[in-house]
Amino acid sequence: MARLTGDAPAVGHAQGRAQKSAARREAILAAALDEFSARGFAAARLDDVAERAGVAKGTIYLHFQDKEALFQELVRTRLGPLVTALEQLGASDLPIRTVLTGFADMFVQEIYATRRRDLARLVITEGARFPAIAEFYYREVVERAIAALRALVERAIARGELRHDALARFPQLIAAPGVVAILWAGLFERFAPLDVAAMLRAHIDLLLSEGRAR
Amino acid sequence: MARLTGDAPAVGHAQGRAQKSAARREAILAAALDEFSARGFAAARLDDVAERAGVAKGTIYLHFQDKEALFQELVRTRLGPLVTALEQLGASDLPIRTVLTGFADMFVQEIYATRRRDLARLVITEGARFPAIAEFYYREVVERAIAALRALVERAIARGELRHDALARFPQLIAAPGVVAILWAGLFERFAPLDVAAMLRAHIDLLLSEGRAR
Amino acid sequence: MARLTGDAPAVGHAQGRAQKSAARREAILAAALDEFSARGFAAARLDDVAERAGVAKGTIYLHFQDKEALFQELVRTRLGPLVTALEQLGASDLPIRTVLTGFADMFVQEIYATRRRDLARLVITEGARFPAIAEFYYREVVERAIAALRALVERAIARGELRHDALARFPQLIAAPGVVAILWAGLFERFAPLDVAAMLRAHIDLLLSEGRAR
Amino acid sequence: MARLTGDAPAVGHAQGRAQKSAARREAILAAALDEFSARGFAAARLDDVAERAGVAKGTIYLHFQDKEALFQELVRTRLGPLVTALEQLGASDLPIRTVLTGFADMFVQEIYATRRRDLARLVITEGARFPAIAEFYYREVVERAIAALRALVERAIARGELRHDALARFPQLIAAPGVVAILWAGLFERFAPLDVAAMLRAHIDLLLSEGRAR
DNA sequence: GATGAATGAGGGTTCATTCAT
DNA sequence: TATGAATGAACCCTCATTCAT
Repeated sequence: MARLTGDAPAVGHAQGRAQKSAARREAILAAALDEFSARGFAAARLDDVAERAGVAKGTIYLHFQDKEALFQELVRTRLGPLVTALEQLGASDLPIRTVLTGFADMFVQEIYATRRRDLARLVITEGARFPAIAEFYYREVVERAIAALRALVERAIARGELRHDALARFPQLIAAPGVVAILWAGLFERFAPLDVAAMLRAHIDLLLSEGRAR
Repeated sequence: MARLTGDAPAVGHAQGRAQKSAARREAILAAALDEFSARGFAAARLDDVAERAGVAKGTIYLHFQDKEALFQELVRTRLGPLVTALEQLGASDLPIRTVLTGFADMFVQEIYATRRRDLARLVITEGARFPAIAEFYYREVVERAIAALRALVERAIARGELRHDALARFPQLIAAPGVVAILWAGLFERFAPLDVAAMLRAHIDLLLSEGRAR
Repeated sequence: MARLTGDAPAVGHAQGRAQKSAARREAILAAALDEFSARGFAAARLDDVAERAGVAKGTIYLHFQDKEALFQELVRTRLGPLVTALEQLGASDLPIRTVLTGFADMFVQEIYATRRRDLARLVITEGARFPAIAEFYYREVVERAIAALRALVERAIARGELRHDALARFPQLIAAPGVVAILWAGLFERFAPLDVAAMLRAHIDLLLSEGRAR
Repeated sequence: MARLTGDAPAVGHAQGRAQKSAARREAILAAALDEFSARGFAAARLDDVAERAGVAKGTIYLHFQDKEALFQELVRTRLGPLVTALEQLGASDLPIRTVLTGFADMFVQEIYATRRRDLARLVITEGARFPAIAEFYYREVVERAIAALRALVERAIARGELRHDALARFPQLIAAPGVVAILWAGLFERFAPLDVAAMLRAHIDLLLSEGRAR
């Protein structure tokens, strides 16, 4: 069964069966993300997913083996593509400040401002209970992201843009504010909104400038 | 497995009713932390909590109104005390590097190496579904921690220990690696262990030294 | 596994529509027998029947009204023909021992060693839940078989081949070991294989010879 | 948990918890036999079992692991005890006609006229799908019954009560009419009632007297 | 006719909560 | 106060049947 048709399905009553099927599959994934985000994986009800997607309950099982497979597929199809973009950006020869600023912009626009933010939070909050998801996410996202960041940092050090190797040893320190931003949105936004773009800029400044007075 | 009974009442045949009751309450809380950590709030079963605590299922309801109240009480009694220590440390007049290093040590020893790490992860992973818990945590932990960190940073700026105000505007940047450490342990430890103490030291170095070459 | 297609239409590209349709119908019946035998009527899935028959699920409904009608048709088309042969054998004037031995041979070769054994077991095991099937089976098989056996026994008594009328009053006693053989195969074969042909010969000996010493 | 209390539970409002629990367990077993007999194992609904037993659906799961375990327990507790009686009868030194007549009476009174008839039919009709049940039934009932019958027949031969060894080689031939009687009741009773006691007497006559004229 | 995606009622099982003992 | 058997609502998943293509 072709899942990613590539060609955008024709819109309207002229859709073929394959297009309709793919559209339903997408609707189910979108609805599942909504429900999983709102209630958590365990508490989300497939009844609600089906209703939100506008399909019957049984239809979900035509596209996904079970509830867990639905979650996995969500992660796989939504988060996989991201890393490629990140790797390309990281492979460039631009100054590190430019690259990090690009990362921050991409994070804000492609993750933080989109449904991917909820999905990322889901991975963070549910991943421990789903070894397959944690592993996929580690192999496909985290590991590659860390490698790309490390290479970037090492190039910057070689060029003299950075003085010490803390970021090369722990590239997690570069990404940590992104993680915090995602969690903050879900937990504390209503108490204290966070200007994420500004925080990331401040973070880049910190990483790249002298933090201590003479 | 050693149960974290906190200040558990002395065990023995000489306990009064009140002591016994308090001990049971503590046992239930400890068992609940185990089960919630292992399976998540929704999937944890009170049957298992009761068995682990060595009490009957009904006994849980003598001490806590329902499953959610049990979770709230866990957060309230276990995380509240921490912040006081943090505030005291933050209020000192020591050099900021000394204070941050103290924070890091305290984090590693009092949180990361203890059951509180699991509890903190629970708050992070389940908080969005429990507004009361998110609010308690924000008011009692996050807000106070942020205020303490901000005061600390501002004193450091005033003293000339820090050059710019990024950390004063976003004290989250100081704590972000701690959050990442807690999550990493649950998600990716088996793929790539993380030397948390080293990462926190590296982070402090970054925050406090010149990051960029001349 | 050889599908019992009975008088299946010739296979080949020259088949007309009618032949193809009849072939599909036969394939469905054969597949249904496989699945019903293996899992029982209630637990058998039409999905599996369709797959085994090499047709789409919907096609089953072009040939049979519903799952139950499929079962009925199976019994009707597969077991009906048998009795005619049995009646002919029973109507002969040969000595009763010859006729009973003929029955036994026919049972072993035409039922016990074929798919009809499974079908007979299905009737026995599922018949109680399908009044229409029980009735068809009674009218078309059991009643006629009993009548034929009774006539046979009465002729034998009239000729002096048999002394008392037990078998005339209860022809079931003649057939009982056949029933046991069919059930034994499904239930206990793996614990204790049964030599059915030998058992039937022994049974005929018992029925026709002196059982008690003087 | 003690299941077979031995002591008959006190009747009335003074029953203890254990008695009440045992009574519920029995009620569930009785209700399950009703429903399984009426609809077959697969089609029987635990909802109906619970309602018939006067308990909530969940209560079934306090006493039995799942639907299949309920069926197994039914067979185990209801059919196990029977064989002991049969073995004792078979071990006697009475004339074989007396013993077989005793078997027939016991069969009619203790099985055919009771709920055990339905249970026996269930084993016959569902056993093939439940290997554990078929095995239990073979080991605990069939194997022992066959051994007892064979010993009985061999004693009769040694004493000169029987002339040939057909029944020693295939003791199934002794029991076959009982199997047929059980099945007939479920399948054809409404078309042609069967006088089972008379049939069994006729069968014994056949086995023990001369079947063929001089 | 043939297909197979879609439907949705139905049922086994779980588990938070209650309450008689 | 403590127990744990009982409850019953809730939910995942299956599968006979339908129908647009």
